[in-house]
Amino acid sequence: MSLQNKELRKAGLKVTLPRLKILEILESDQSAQHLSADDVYRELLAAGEDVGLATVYRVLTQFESAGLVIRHNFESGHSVFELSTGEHHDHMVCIDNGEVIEFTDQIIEERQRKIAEDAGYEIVDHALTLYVRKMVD
Amino acid sequence: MSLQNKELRKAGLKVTLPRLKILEILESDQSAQHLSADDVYRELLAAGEDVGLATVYRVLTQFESAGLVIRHNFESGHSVFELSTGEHHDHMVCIDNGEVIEFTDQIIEERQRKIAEDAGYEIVDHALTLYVRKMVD
DNA sequence: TTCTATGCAAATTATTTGCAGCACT
DNA sequence: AGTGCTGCAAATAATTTGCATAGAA
Repeated sequence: MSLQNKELRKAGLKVTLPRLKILEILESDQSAQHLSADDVYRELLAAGEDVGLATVYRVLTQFESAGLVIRHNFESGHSVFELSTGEHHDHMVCIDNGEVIEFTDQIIEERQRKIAEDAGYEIVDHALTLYVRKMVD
Repeated sequence: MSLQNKELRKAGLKVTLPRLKILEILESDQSAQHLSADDVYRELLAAGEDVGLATVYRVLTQFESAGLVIRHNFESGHSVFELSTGEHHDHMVCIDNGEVIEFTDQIIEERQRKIAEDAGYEIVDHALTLYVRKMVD
């Protein structure tokens, strides 16, 4: 039984071809690791698979509920998905080429907690995205 | 000549009723100060003004280009707008009641700059949003 | 009169849902 | 037979655009 197979079962999802394929695509995307539903859909078509875009959305949403993937809403008007590694991280998005770099910083994390606490709140989630450009000089 | 009047002219926009009204609505919203296009539209209707939703979007977009307002994309599926104060700040959004609290933290700002710099990038913009809940215990 | 601004409807884009058929138990 | 899963088309939701008209300079 493959690894993907286990992940799906663990998430309480029946192992089906669309789900396996979509999981594979998410896992194989080493570079940008942040794909839109349409990106995934096009990769499926390119691989000769016959799945509908609606199924891609359904599967990605199920994966999100299952905690397998994380959905981000960068300021681009559409969602992007990445495989959840379990470890939290923030993002740096290059506005020139769309490249996404992940990072975490303990000092920032700690400050956030303190700011919320001082205001009488506890943090449920947070999103920090830096929109950056390669330095020239 | 009113204050709004000046702001519009300074932005190179002709002073028209929809623009004035929309600016007023943004300014008068002391509490939440983060309105969606539809919120603004409904306030206009409630005030008896006859403007189309399309105009609201056009005006808000123009205001954004002019630097008068800032558009945010919290994870809600639609944009919200706030009057630009000139000073940068981040947001804490209460997931229970939607309340928005603004804050800034120099330590976080500085860390961000350093993280980007270390990676060879300069920050063009950034967005930090904490999704929080009121503490109980 | 010339150029900008606006309302309304139609078009787009991203995403979701209804439904009939197929697959697996 | 029953329940879950899928494709396709239709439905939504947010936002944008085309166009003919109304207004201001």
